[in-house]
Amino acid sequence: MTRIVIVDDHAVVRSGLRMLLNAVEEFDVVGEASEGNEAFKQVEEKHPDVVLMDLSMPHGKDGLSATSEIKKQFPTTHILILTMHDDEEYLFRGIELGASGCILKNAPHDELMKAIRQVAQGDAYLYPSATKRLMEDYMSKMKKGDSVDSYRLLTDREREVLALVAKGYANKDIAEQLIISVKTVEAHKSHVMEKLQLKTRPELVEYAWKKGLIGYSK
Amino acid sequence: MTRIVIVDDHAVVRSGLRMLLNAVEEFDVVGEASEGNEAFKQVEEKHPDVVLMDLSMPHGKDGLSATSEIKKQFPTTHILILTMHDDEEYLFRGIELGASGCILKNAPHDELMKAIRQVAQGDAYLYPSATKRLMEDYMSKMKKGDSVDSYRLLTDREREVLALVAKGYANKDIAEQLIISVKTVEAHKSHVMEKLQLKTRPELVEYAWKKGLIGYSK
DNA sequence: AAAAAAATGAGGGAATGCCCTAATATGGCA
DNA sequence: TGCCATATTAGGGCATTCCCTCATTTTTTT
Repeated sequence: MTRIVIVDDHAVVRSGLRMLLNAVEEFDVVGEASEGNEAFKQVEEKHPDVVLMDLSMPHGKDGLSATSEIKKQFPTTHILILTMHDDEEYLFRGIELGASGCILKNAPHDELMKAIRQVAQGDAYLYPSATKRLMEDYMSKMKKGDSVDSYRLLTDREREVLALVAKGYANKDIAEQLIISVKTVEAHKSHVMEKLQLKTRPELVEYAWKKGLIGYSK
Repeated sequence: MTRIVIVDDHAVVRSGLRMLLNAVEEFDVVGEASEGNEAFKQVEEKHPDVVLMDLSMPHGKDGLSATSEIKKQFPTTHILILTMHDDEEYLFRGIELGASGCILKNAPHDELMKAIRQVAQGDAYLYPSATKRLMEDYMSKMKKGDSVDSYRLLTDREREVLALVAKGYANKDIAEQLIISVKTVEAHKSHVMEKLQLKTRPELVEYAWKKGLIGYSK
């Protein structure tokens, strides 16, 4: 019997998953949470085998932090990330923080079951397109002789600047917020563009959004 | 027996709703669709009483267009919009296009059931906070002596410009895309700012995102 | 310790954005 | 029909911002 806790901010998604999984004998949904703090409490109480974790939760603690804290406190709990889009950036950060895998929310049911079984056994799971990308990326890095662990292409500072750029702030405003000079902001920005091989502002914005760097909660 | 078609791009949400609703005798989920075109086909074939429609569907036809077309062809079909956030802009457009109501995806189950029953009977349904906002807005409009039908604050052109601004395009690029002069773009932009009482670019970006004017699919 | 990468910043020319003004269409309403 | 409000279009001029090249200090990696 695989004991499962579901973490997602949408009640519909939670009950959908609950019913879906409880219909299978081997699965037992023992708890739900709508945000990170609640998620931690649930894990503390229920000691599940697997946590299905959505990353984008506007209210309360976000999924990445929750993942990190749960793994720190309960290293044997396997966390499967639920994601809407197939974005590497988010994915790799999640895996760094200790998640066992990642599956798309719109994956077929049997694929979801398979993923849960896999992570419950302590294996990793990645949805097919991510696996493919991972391999391509790995190979291209190897060819170039780069070190493989440089997935987190951007530095924290660069990510910070990029997020603000994508939100529409002028370089001047970004400089003020980060308490650095405009020139430095410009430098970070151009480094980002160089690294990502992007040439225009809209491309930056799109990248930032797709990778989940933003997140207007409301 | 209320016959229902579910339209949402996430398989998990679809099966969640299906199981949830089929557990109640009076409801019968007769079809599902992951995007607008498929939704129309389902309505054509199944002639449901109610369509649960998600608006944000990255692939295929979007929810607003689908709502409009379904209501045009099958005026007796009641459409209940499923939304993630409580954003007026989207909501009011949906209602203009013929939707009978709108409910948040994370609403409690019994609230969802209630909403479906209500729209199935031909009544309107709005989630409480929207109703509240609607009334406040209505009253403030009345006080100012404005005509009440001025919800669609922005014109199509303005919305178009705003979306591109939020995506990070320079006015020059927007001008090229829309085949108008830079000056015109600037005018639209400043009109938008005036209407929305926004003063900075980041505020514009945030507004555009929250109201769902954007939507990077991927 | 040496080398690479990250973070910070400057100067100057080109590009962009913003404010004020305004012509032409469009649509409802008296 | 004629008028008023709004939408869409656009020019001129000035301030700001952005981008490119180059340079220094700090941190990380080897």
